[in-house]
Amino acid sequence: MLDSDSLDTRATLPSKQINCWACWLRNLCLAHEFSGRNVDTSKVITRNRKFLRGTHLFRQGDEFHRLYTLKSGAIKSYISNTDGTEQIVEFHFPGDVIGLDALTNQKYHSSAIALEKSFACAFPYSCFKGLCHSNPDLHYKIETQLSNSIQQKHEFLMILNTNTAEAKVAHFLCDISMRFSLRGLSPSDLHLHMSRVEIGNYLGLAPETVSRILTKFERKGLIRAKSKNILLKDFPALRDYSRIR
Amino acid sequence: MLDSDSLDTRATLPSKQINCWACWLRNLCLAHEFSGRNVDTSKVITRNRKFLRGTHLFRQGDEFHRLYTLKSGAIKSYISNTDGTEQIVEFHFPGDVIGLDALTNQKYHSSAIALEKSFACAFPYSCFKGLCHSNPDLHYKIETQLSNSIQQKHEFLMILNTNTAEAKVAHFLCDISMRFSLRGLSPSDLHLHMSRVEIGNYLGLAPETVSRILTKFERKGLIRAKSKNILLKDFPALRDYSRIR
DNA sequence: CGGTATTTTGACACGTGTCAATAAGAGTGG
DNA sequence: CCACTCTTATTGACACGTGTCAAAATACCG
Repeated sequence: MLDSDSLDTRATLPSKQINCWACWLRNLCLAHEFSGRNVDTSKVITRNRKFLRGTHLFRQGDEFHRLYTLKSGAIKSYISNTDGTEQIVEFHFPGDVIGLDALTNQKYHSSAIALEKSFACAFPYSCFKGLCHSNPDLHYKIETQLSNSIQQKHEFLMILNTNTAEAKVAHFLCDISMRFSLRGLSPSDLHLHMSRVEIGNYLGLAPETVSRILTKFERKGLIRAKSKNILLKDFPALRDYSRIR
Repeated sequence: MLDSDSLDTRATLPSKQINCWACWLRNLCLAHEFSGRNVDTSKVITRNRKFLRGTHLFRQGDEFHRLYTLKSGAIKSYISNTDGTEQIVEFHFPGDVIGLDALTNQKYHSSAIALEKSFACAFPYSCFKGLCHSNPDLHYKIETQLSNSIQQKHEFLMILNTNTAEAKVAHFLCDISMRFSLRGLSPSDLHLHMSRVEIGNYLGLAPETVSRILTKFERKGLIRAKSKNILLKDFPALRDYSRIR
């Protein structure tokens, strides 16, 4: 993984002992809310726990205790059927809060697994709940995130239901690009952490179709794809392919 | 609408002046939370506002003030593109809270329109917020609903991505059936309030495909379909077609 | 009852899935 | 560092499901 190294340097925190105030993700992070509120954060937050590629943060059905904020790396969330069918429901990048779909029950509703070496801060939901009691505004942070997540899923539904495979892939690339951009990573030089199979699963396409479309985009000069590294050469054109304005 | 009348009788409240305590939906309803909390509910809740078929509760982009609890009838929520493409994101039945995807911003994220004559109770989100301040547990009701909604969308995503048109339609019927059942309506004698076009839009299918599949199911003896009234004759078989267990 | 909208049915085309073969890449051990 | 193996990605050929277009039938509604 040559190119992922350079990304890692930017996405990984300089030190594991860094506190929330110095964390570059503090604006996105819920864990950060513990700081400066008379809470011994060291007892509440497990900072920068390491997850190697292929290890689970949690599994669907596990007891729900903790929420996670991803600090570096990439995570995929997926749900499984009783017959073993899996559906990827989200790719997470640094700053994302993971586990919010479990608030309903005592159990996690989805599984979360690291797509590459990742670091995440974990904090018990119960502690956060307690914190909310004395700081009611904190609830809105969660409610906003949840509501926002629903909005995104609505838009994703539109893309899946109304667009061709080409548009789906184009949208996927644009979406990743924008999310990377928001995190201070290059919006055009993408290191995709997921396989073609996973992209296909997420978009409801056969992996062969994903592959074919990527080569088609490359032939048209829209991208330059060498395995998981994808260079967006013509973002506007891609944006045109994905029909959301 | 012959058959819808019988449904209406069951789904409509006996009187518009009924208070929350007597409302048959009080267990599902968020508005009900105002009762017995030193709030003059009559000032906060607009009870049983009537929406004729084709009228909007609110439109995407409108100022977000109110949440709605549907008392009777049926509502569809949809989002629109700038190019006019619409995507139905939810069908609502009595007991559903409508508008929760707008918590993020000052504006509604989706539009809600009545599929038939419907009654809904409306209450300002700001009042609910205020109520939450003195009753922090109330937040969990909202958070639970939001989290639950995300779970449902995840499962829906799986159905759309992994299943054939037949399975999608079968799932749709089973889903409606179960939701009706939870509301005390017949789980086998469905009055669908939405058109084939709308079902197709929701499921990502052409209306012709929906129609063809319904007649196919009818030929196989699984259902009996006369326009919007659908009788489920073999629920287990339908459940088998939709591949979620 | 007539006029309009919706639904159904048919014929056909095309996009995407499936299957299979090849190529490229990643991981491992000597 | 190279050879070997296993996984993942690409490419091609083909089939099939579903969309599209058009026409007929039915339902809806004043």
